[in-house]
Amino acid sequence: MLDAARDQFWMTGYAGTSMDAIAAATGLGKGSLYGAFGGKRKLFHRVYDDHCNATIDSANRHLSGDDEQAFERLTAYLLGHATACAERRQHGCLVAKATAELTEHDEVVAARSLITFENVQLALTGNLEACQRNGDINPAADAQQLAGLLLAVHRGIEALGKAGTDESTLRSITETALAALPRPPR
Amino acid sequence: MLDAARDQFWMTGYAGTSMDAIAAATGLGKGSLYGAFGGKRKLFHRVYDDHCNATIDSANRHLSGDDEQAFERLTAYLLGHATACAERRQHGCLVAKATAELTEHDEVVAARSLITFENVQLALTGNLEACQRNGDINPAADAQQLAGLLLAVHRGIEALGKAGTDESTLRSITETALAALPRPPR
DNA sequence: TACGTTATGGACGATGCAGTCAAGAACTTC
DNA sequence: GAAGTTCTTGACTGCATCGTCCATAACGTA
Repeated sequence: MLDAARDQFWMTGYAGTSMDAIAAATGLGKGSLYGAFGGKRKLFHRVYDDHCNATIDSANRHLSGDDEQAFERLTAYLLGHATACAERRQHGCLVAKATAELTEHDEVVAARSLITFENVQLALTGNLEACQRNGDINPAADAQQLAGLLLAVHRGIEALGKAGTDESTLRSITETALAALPRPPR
Repeated sequence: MLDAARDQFWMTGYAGTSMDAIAAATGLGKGSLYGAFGGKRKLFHRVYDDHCNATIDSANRHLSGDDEQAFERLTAYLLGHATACAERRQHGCLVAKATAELTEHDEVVAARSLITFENVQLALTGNLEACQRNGDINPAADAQQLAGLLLAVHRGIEALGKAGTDESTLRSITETALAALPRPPR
């Protein structure tokens, strides 16, 4: 039910989505929506919270595991994102969209977006540390800084994909980023 | 005059900006706005076009010049962007915002965004080739691919800055990206 | 079944919006 | 300065939207 509301916001943004549209999409009456959530803004906050948690969970699920395959997981995570961005660019990422539209006028959204990015970076840091233990990344490098770089690339690919950059270019950027990570000295 | 309209769209997005607000901001009557531009959508396209051109010009101006200082210019361009993003007063913000909000429902905006990104990447490629001639970057590397990576980082920093990531973190990401560029063999 | 409580939903009011238009201002030309 | 032309303007229209309200349905309890 919240999924239908999320998809509406996802497609047409916050200001561009009417409560009537959400009522139609969810099959609920407007009175029920207002009774259950208190208003458009609060409904969005609820939807956004759930979505951010799902995003963080997804990053943790994809990036954590045994050290041996950490680099493969990292590669799969980033390449999968590049492909997903190119394929469903009609939607893109709700976090990116909401952050761009609402962050400067809505403290709740701004805070939630920041926390989400920080948690994705944490998942990346944990993965990179596993890569270092496994000998795929130079252990002298600062894993947190590298994770920051990969997070920026991740968000950048999102932005480029939304503009219509084709999949092969997005994948090439991802591979270039992975190739630029510092290798351990031989 | 168009600057005032641009600032309105920049602040509150396309759907969130009323023509009355633009009339108030520009000091023009609504009739004049409609007479001069034909409607809200067309006015936005005009504003967006000018802004995209300014963004491309800015990239070219900052990144082109003699080979000797190419790497310094690249560093200054990216670090300047990181700082500007943290202060949330950057021109590129409108491109990110408009792309996120309108790209899937407005092919004019989508096309213009893509062209803008491609031109910024071109400016980056030219700069990196100068860096290669000057011995700051490995000449065996593919300058265009590296430029794609830097463009993604550039857009990613934009997105992170919007969420409220602090300036030192954004600058650190930029420095990590620059440090990851392949150096020439000694 | 009878009764109290809660959930539902669509009609409704108030407001805000994009876009129009006719009256008048400003400017040009002779 | 008069006549003609273009620009400017803000009140106005019709429609979309947010949020409310109340009649009604569903549910729980005894």
